[in-house]
Amino acid sequence: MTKTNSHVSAGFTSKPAITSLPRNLIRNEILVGLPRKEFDLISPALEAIALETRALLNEVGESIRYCYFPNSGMVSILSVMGDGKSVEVGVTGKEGFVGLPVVVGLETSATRALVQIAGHAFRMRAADLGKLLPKCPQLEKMLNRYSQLLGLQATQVAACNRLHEVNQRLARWLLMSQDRINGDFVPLTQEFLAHMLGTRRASVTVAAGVLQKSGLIRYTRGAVTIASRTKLQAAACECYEIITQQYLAWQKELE
Amino acid sequence: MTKTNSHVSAGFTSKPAITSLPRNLIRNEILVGLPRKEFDLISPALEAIALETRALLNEVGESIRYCYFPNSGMVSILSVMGDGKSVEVGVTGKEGFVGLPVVVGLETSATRALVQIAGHAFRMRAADLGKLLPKCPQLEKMLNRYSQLLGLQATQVAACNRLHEVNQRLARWLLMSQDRINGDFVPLTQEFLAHMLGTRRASVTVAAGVLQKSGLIRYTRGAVTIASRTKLQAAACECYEIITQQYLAWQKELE
DNA sequence: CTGATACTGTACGGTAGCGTACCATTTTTG
DNA sequence: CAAAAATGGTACGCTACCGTACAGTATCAG
Repeated sequence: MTKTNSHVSAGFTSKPAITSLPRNLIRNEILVGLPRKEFDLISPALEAIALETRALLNEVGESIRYCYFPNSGMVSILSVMGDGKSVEVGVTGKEGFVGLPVVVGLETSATRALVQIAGHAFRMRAADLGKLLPKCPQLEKMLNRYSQLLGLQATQVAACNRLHEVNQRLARWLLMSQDRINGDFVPLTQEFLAHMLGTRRASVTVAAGVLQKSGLIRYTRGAVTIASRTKLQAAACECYEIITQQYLAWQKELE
Repeated sequence: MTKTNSHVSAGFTSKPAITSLPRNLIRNEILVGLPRKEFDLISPALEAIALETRALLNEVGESIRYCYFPNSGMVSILSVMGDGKSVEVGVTGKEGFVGLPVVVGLETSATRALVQIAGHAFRMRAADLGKLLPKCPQLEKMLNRYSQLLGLQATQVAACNRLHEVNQRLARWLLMSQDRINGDFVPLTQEFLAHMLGTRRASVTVAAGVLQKSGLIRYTRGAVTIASRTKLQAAACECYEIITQQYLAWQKELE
């Protein structure tokens, strides 16, 4: 497993790689679902890029320069308060897209988008997307539909945050991560998990300890390994199931 | 002030009234913002209707028969758990629309939409909207944009539910209600407030007591009166401000 | 190798809110 | 009018979680 350098720097230090896009390397489900015509229209504007751990793709109140179609990895969408406290309200990966406001003609991000698990993506200048969308009705439709899916995720998380306790939410979170990575190795510190769950680091330590003692997970410094997915599902709240079902329905809709 | 019969029945007992639509009576901001062409296209499919307190406009998992453009009143969007517990994740009124999944071609509602404060709306068969949307690009655009606005609201509420306490959330909720009604009279029982805030009725009683003692609100059986809006704003969390700003930005976008 | 840094374990008092229950009062129903 | 239902006030023990602090261990940089 590759080690991820934890750049504390929030800036985006990319090594843009390929510029020609062999279509069979694309995993992003929105791009994959596009009709050839539209794909050919947008592909010149796409740029392959590495999503490095903790890279900040969008920041609250800042204008959106790039939109992202993740190919792998996981991106957290966070709501941020004035005192700096943040809570994850949704995650996205190869099923989705980062930069939704651009789709409806807005420039500014109201949320923070943060790479939690490294991967790859195709990015596009926001301005380019704005120009291309009128010519790509299918893309626009898929993005709007995805927007609703992510909204539903936020909806479920809102209720979950109110009604369920840390252990359950941690279990849910780990399951959602595993769905977006290969294998069972989630490279994240408890500190960052705490930020995602909107709780103290100490609470995560305890919750993780409980899950470990019951044999659902194992963990070392900076990484959790999922030992038993089925048991973990039993420990999670129903929200995992609900969000997953919504995601599956969406996938089905992509024909 | 008119008394609202509290129909326990969830069914929709409408007395559909006008069918011709004098445009100057329309308050719904999406309808108002439509170009004449599109308005003329959709208006034959619209039907004026009363939104009665506690009418259930959409239910989780059920197919959406009608979409609503509220003209007045307030509709809560709720996330519902398996055990019946529910939490409000957003509210809408004359600024919005109920039935968003239809806009992206989905039939089923993933949330519950419940009239909290009586009012009026224009409704349209979901099937009709599906047929009309391709001919009404501006309408589609506005609905998609509104979808994102509501998503952002859910996002903020998700964080709020995690980070802020009942008193603050109650204050926020009352402010958001007042923005959607005329006057300062919010006709709701503590029991229902508790359902909205995802908490116990007893917690609401205490919180409301605190707000009343400080002179921010007054209340009697089944109704809260806002005594000092400014003080109430001070008592609410920043989430009210944030959601309001997002809403104002959206309004501005409507040109 | 060494010191510095990052990460985890744990503990302590404090508290907001839970589940529940019971009573008082107002409103509705028959 | 009497009975039933809805609504609000309050209290009790209980628990999950908070804020904070400190110490132990793994990892990294020089």
